[in-house]
Amino acid sequence: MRLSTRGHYGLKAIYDLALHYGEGPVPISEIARRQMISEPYLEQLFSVLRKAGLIKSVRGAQGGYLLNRLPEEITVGEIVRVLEGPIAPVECVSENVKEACDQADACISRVVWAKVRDALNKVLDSITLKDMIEEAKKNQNQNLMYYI
Amino acid sequence: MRLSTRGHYGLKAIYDLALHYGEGPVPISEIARRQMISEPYLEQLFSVLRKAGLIKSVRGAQGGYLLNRLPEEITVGEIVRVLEGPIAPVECVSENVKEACDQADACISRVVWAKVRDALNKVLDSITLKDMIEEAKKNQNQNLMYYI
DNA sequence: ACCAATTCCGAGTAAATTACTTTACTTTCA
DNA sequence: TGAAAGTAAAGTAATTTACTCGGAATTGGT
Repeated sequence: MRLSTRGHYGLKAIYDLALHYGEGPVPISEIARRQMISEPYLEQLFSVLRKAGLIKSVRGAQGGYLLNRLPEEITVGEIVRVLEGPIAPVECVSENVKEACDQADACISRVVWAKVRDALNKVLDSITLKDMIEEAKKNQNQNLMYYI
Repeated sequence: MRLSTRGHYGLKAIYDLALHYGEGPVPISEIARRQMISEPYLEQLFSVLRKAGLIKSVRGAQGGYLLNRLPEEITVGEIVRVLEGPIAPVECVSENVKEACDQADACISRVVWAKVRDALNKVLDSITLKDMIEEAKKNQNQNLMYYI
């Protein structure tokens, strides 16, 4: 029940973009360095995120990537779905698989996986990049208190 | 964000055992046939489930496997955790990984994955084998209505 | 006592997936 | 015009998955 590095790195990277929202294009090399991700690998991920419309790119020198929407308009669920495919613990409850499985009698387990899928989608879709930024600020304040 | 076949097959097989609760030991060959799972592969899974105390075995002729507890005392969460390891979308929020990750600044994503983990555990632990049996009965009644 | 049905155990393996790297472009700013 | 960037497609090593295989141990029935 693990995410691959695609969703893991992808969220970190796009969150980094959200932190620099409004500051113009951020080159992949910077994000890769800050988030400790292989630069050419991150290129691949950003290519997918760009095609999905979550981020946009500026080519050439002084270019880079930017969020294509406000941080409060991008959810973790969207990012994960774009990079990892539809969220489904087993294939037969995936949104893009329409045909029922041929073992109807055994498929009470399908109901279980559908519940898991729904719970997963619900929590992932409830968190936006803005939420994450605010959470980070809150934690930062807590840390400051330790130094007073 | 997929389960491996271990959790998928494991739940089907142990649910099959729950359906035959109170009828004496059920041989692996029967379950494998009914649930369309490779018999030697299922042996492996049952070995793990037995060592975890969820099921017990009777060796020799007329032997087989049985639930080691009442169907209402076994949750889907336990089965999945035993077969797939601790439920955690990324390693750093796994219950058995204690050390914090070394990129403290970037780890706001950790909060996200911890929320996902908790949501997942909550839904999986809320469903027992008995719940599944009752759900199946309910669905069967619905099907009967179509034939009236 | 023996045989067949069963679990138990460890090792082996082919295919798929993952997490990259590599190479070769194209675009744009200064 | 050259360096800094994104774009694209192919290649690859390591890991994981989903098994298979062989055989030993156990037990009920005849």
